[in-house]
Amino acid sequence: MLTLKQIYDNQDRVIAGLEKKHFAGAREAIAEVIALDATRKAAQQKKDAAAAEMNKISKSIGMLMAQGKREEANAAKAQTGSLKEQIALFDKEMAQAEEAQRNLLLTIPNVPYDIVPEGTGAEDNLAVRMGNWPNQAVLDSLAAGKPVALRDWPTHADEAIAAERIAQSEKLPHWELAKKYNLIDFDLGVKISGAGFPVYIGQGARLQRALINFFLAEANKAGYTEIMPPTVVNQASGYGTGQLPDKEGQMYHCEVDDLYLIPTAEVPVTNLYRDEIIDEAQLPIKNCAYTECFRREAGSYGKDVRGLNRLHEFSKIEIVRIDTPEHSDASHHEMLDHVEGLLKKLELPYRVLRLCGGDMSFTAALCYDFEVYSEAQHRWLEVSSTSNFDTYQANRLHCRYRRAEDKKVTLCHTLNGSALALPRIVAALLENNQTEDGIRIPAALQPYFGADMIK
RNA sequence: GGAAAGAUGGCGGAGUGGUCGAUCGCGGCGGUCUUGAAAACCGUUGACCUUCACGGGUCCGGGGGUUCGAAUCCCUCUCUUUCCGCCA
Repeated sequence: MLTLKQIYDNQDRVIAGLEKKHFAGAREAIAEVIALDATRKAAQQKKDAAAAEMNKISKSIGMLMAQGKREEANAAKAQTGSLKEQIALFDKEMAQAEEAQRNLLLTIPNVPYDIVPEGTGAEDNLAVRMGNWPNQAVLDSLAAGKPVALRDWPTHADEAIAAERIAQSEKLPHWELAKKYNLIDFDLGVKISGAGFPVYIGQGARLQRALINFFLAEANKAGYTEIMPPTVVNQASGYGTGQLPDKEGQMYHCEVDDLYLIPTAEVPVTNLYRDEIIDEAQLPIKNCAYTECFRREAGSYGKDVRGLNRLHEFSKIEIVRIDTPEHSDASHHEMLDHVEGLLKKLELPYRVLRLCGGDMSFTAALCYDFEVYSEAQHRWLEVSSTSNFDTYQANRLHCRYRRAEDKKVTLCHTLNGSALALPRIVAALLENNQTEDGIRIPAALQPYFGADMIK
């Protein structure tokens, strides 16, 4: 959530930012936050004054008792009744204003950075980089330093490239390839769990393990500490990273013990630092974790959920950083380079999008999505979302650091990104690398997979 | 699942109704000494809210209660540890 300081220091910018995110009623909401703060302060000042008076009297009673002046002590006691009532009254006023303010702040999204493009949806996202894909019009524009809005993306060029690379007649979507090579059994998953829980078999299972090991090894090389957290978390952790209360219905909930299955490793790995004050010398903290991720995906349907496109359980390697405000942007770029490096090594066609205000998540200040092109589905699939949350998440988490310079306690910045989520990577690998002889495994992955082809 | 004990500042650990936000040790920071470091010695060292400031208020796992006054007493919840049971 936003800090009051952010709001007071830069009211107009905050409102403009919220409007960029298409948050309705931004101006009114901010005015309300400030009004509630004034109410709270007034109540607190009255309460504090009454409490100070009460403390004084109580202390004097203590001293009178010690001196054996019982009657004077009793006289002092008589004064306390109305003070007590006042304190209770002001305290209630204060607590109410505070709670109302907090509830309101929880509904206000993060303020996007200046470089976030204007826009309402996917069409307005800006492609800022791409690779392994000879879509010349886009490449030329990017080379000239001009990002391409998705609404201007030359889709026909993508299809032409895909058609050229694999003869149309042979091109199979990954769900058919999975069957052809006996890699994944979706029906068995339905039998033992339900739709969206695939069973990986043989070479399919080995490919999963190879990717997990590859992604973890690359993260380790880049200086991330490997964490293996619990995949089930308590309510406080859900609130800490913002999945609760907003996305209550999207998480699997074990009601008997009131625990939640994690939708991403971001939740446990970031909550490691909940209620902590970190020494600046420790920053940036760079952690990575492989976990299974669980998402109910209520309301999804159609081609979006076909095959591996959208699952209830999937594997993901997440990178998480805790950093200073001064360095968080540099950290973000390092993360983006890392993710891009993975896609280069996997030889997958990719593009990097800077999300527009309307398409960003509630909590992000700046977010880049990575998409890979699926040559059989003729569409781009999101495989990573790499965001800087500024202080928004840290404020909720109470994650702070002690500045080396002046020992002041200040909110950290938090960042995270997928590096990477497996299912759509697998989908693209299978579809894009299909040949007459089998499915080609990219060179970087071969040591982990132990073969150069799936046959 | 049964029984018992416990939860205090970065850590360890005192404190059972009245100047206790909390003795002390470790750690951290500053200094003396030293060419430098270590050791020793001296000093200092929580967070949050509020105030231009002085100051004031809150916090001893969470919530509630008793009392003029609660870290300390009562209720309740959560968690941890130990023993028994079960068990990969």
